[in-house]
Amino acid sequence: MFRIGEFSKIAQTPVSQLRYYDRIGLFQPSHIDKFTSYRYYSADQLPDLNRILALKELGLSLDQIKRMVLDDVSAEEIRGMLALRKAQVEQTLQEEINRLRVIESRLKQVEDLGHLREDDVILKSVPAQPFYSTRNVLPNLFDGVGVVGELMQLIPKVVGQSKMSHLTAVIHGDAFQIEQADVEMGFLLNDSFDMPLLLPSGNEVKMRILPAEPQVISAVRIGPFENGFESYANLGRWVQDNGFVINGPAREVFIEPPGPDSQETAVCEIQFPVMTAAPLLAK
Amino acid sequence: MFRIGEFSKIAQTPVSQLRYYDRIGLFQPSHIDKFTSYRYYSADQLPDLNRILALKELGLSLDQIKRMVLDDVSAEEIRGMLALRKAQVEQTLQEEINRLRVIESRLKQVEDLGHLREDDVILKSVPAQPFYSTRNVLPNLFDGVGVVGELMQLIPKVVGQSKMSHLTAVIHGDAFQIEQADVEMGFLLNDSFDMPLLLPSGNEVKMRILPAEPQVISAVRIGPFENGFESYANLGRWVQDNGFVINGPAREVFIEPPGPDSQETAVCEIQFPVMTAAPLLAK
DNA sequence: TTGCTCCTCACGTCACGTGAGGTGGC
DNA sequence: TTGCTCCTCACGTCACGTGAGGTGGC
Repeated sequence: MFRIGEFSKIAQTPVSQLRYYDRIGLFQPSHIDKFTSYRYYSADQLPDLNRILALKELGLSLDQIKRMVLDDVSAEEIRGMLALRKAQVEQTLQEEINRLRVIESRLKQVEDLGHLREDDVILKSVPAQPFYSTRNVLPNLFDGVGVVGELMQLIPKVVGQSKMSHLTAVIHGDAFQIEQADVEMGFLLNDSFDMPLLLPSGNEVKMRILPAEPQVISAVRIGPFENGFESYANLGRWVQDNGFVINGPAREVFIEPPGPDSQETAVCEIQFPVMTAAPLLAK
Repeated sequence: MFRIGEFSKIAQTPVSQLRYYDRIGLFQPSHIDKFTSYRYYSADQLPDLNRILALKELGLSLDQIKRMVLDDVSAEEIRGMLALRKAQVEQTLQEEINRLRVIESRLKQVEDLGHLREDDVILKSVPAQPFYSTRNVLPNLFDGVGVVGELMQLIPKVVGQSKMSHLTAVIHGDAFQIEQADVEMGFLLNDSFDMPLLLPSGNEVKMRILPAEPQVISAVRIGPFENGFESYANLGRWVQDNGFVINGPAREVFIEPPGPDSQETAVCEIQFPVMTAAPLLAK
């Protein structure tokens, strides 16, 4: 019989860990002195502990391990737990590989520029949402301003403020093209609103469901339209550096719409749907 | 200005997380109502939050992020943090790849056998330790018993109980060979003891330092010598399955030495130094 | 007035590590 | 007797999530 200190040396396991396993009932000393409460472990308990440590190495939780070593669970159930765990490990592996790529590109940035670029590109997902909009090919992007004015004036009256979410543009053509731009403008809605609306300019506003996107990259532009060029450049670079490809039309969501005579306070989120360029984990 | 709920939707960030970031001073609302304590966020705070989320994606701690966004740290320091983080990610990547291998081999076990084999092989490290021992080529392994008896009788008298650790054998020849085995037997010591000792059988006991091994695989055998065959088989299989190679002579450490006339209660840890067979992470 | 949103504690999570304050064993 | 080992709480960790109990705003 060994006292906890010696057993801890033999098993290469911290004393605090042995005490903890005792407390949660995962692995208990073969004998406890009634008067001193000293824990005594026997040598033949070592395989039991090693079994626990081996399962822990796989990344199973102590609760799962407790089930596996104390209850007698079926082979089928063990298979299930391992299969689940395998899937988890595969996923974190993917994530870590990705993370490594991003860190490397950031490191390169710091080494080249002497600081981190202010790009703030993040990856997120967006849900499907009703979009009450009109689509046009604009000779010049700046021609959109008039339409936006009409939309901001009229739509609240027909739809009602409470149903409305953000002013949004979907850029169907090449996002970097300024002339003859194919742009869909309107409002995201919190709720369906099926009635079409004819604008004074002759454009028709209709509802459709803007599909969900599981992966979009997002950057924020503050101020007038021209400030967006840098954001676009950053997004493009991010896509390159991190092994993604663009996978659908860009969206511009106005968190803070431009004022009637000033664009300075406008805040706009630029989103590009993306997908991973290639399987990241070789088989 | 947005209340916390709406800002949380825009930023795709849980309310509880925003409150938490406020509390730890990482990201605070641009205005807090004096009377209601309502938090108000402005649209142009979004890039700040996104920057924080982007750094979090790299796996940096909130403390590190706080330093990077609030204090102005030098490029050199940022480079250091990223380089450190890169090393960490590379390491966990290695570990996960390993883990995946082990899980897969365990899954296969369950599918083939209908249960987990009782192998309990674990990977650990052992420190360097003085070894007071005698080395012989034994015509038959069982001839070792006599020498062990002498060692157990005489060494405590010369060295003193307090300095002694476990009875141990190092198997220099092929571990699976029973005849003409080249075996070194003796006691691990807690402290140096340089004086040689001559046994009645004519063998000389001397001290040397048994080197540290950063990676050994370990299995435990209970009972007599013959029970060890299964442990050896398990160790061999483990080495195969998990992409290691054996890297030095096996050690048998007696946690519980065999009794004078019974081997049933003996508990022995079998250790094989190993190294990874090939670089696991392709560049 | 009702329902919605917000607030502040306080506690739980997971697997221990780290004292503080006290006792047993040689 | 001294120093070593052990004991039991209790609290901290990290980044939040989850109520409980209460209030503000339309």
